Amino acid sequence: MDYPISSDQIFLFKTIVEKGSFSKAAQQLGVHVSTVTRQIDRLEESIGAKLFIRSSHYIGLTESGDHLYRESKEILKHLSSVIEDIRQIENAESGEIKISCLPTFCKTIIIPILKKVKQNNQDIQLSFDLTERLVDPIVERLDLAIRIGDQPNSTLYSKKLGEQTWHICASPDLASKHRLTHIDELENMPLIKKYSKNSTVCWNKLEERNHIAAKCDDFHGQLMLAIEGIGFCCLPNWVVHGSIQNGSLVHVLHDPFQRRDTIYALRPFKHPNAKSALLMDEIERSLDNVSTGLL
Amino acid sequence: MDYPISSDQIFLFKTIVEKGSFSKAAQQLGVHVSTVTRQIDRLEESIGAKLFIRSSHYIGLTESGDHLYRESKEILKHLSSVIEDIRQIENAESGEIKISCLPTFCKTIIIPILKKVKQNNQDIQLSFDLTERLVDPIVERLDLAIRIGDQPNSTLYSKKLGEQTWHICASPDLASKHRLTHIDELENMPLIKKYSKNSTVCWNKLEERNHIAAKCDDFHGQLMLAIEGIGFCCLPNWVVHGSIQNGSLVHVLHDPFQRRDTIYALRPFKHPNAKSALLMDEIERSLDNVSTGLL
DNA sequence: TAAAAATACTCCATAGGTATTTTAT
DNA sequence: ATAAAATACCTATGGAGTATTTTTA
Repeated sequence: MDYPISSDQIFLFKTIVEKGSFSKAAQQLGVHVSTVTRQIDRLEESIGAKLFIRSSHYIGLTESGDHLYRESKEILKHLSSVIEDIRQIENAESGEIKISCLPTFCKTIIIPILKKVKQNNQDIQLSFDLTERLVDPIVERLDLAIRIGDQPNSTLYSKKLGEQTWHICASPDLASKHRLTHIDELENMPLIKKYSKNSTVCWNKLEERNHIAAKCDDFHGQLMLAIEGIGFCCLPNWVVHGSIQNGSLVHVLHDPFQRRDTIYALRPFKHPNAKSALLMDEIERSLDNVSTGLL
Repeated sequence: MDYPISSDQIFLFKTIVEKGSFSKAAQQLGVHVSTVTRQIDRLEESIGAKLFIRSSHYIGLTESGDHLYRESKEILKHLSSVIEDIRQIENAESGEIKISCLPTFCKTIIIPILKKVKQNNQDIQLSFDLTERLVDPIVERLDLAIRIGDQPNSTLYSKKLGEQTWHICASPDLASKHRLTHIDELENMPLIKKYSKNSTVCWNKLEERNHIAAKCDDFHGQLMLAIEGIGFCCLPNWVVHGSIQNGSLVHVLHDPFQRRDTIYALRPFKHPNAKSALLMDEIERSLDNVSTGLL
């Protein structure tokens, strides 16, 4: 596996031409003169043409050498610009970030962040994959996948962004009408349930001995039902936080099961690129806000 | 001495992208899969960015990888076009040939050849260095230097193109007036001599006991004097040949000293490029004509 | 389980280092 | 005599080869 012309040799060649001597080029590049001679010999052999007319005191380019010199400048410029481009791409806090997360997480956490990030950097774009299924960031070529709860071992790298806790909430009207102080008092209260068979999320089977006011298979839908005063909801901290802040919902009781799940960002590489790192930082900060707001 | 990005690796990288798998690329290039993995690892490390998102069943390009792929096509195309260009230059029976020779040799041998060569190839150009001094083909970056007589050892490569012999000639008038058959009969004949102190060329001191009709420091000048009937000349075969052919000069006697000098073409490289080889062949053929015409 | 990629380990080619020779001014 | 380049020789690095392990479909 060797390409007939190596960039090392071209670089060496160019240096010789510009320094005007083998020994000066050797000095410049910190190699021995013998290395220079041999590399040029090999280059000449692999190209199949003499590049230098040389004696121990004169060095000149042949017609072929002259051509190679002119082109080598272009080639080396192209090569280093590619490296430079890639450095830019890796360090850019801009460009597209492909991310997978729950639809509600996107709407309640990431989109508000995006708005904030955009203020500092107009060039950042987010592409969302909002399917509920656990997509593979490698296959889908995603930068980040947000996951909640312990993750199966995989080759992905994960970073903890925050913790998910559960909270029983209601609209201000409903809450002030009943003024619950203990979990048992929830009996006969209207509850909003996640719509799926045998689902343990939200009420964790607690709802079985209660009145179900509404079912919805979407966290955001449940949130809206609760805000409308339809019933009590039991939803994650990051779902209810905003509504509690703006007063459309009040916190009634803490989670009777004390559930805590870690919220992870999974990424395909050990070293996230700059824009992914930026976004992860912002999500983390936002979730931290959520947690402290609901202590 | 290593340039941060090697053309081998770029080529391998491009092959992987186009084949869509490490193992297929390995097969295509006739290398082991382990080599592929390691080279890509090194490439990624030296560039400082992941290029592939890979698991054992999926391979995808990162943003950086995608950029490198697009550029690598250009770079490799550029590299191979440079090699192709150089092949062309080396094999071209066209372009410039820089040559050093005696002014008279240029005028009488090479220019007529050039006319002939030009008929087949319009693109060939000759640049002449007609100084009498023995220039160094290396320093002057010449393709060929024509030299007559044994050459001092040097790093140059030489090819015998023909032999120089000497011939006593005169204009048809003068020759028919005297009808010489032996060298001794030249006494008291008008001779044309080379104009330089103690010069042994031409008459080789034979002229010292003769009448000097004219002196000229240039072979071509001597030739013209002889054609004008001023006197007898003793000039090299390649100088007089053309004039004998067209009847403006007649051959009188062979060289009394039987001098024979080899005519060489010196070149800086063992392998002459195509156009130099072409020219050497033509000169050789021309000198062969000269010799057989004067047997 | 099968196929792809990564890894561990050995061995050898070869690149570079050192010293010497050649070449030319 | 000096300075540059080429060469010869040696050593050690780092490359490929082989075998094994890991990963995922």
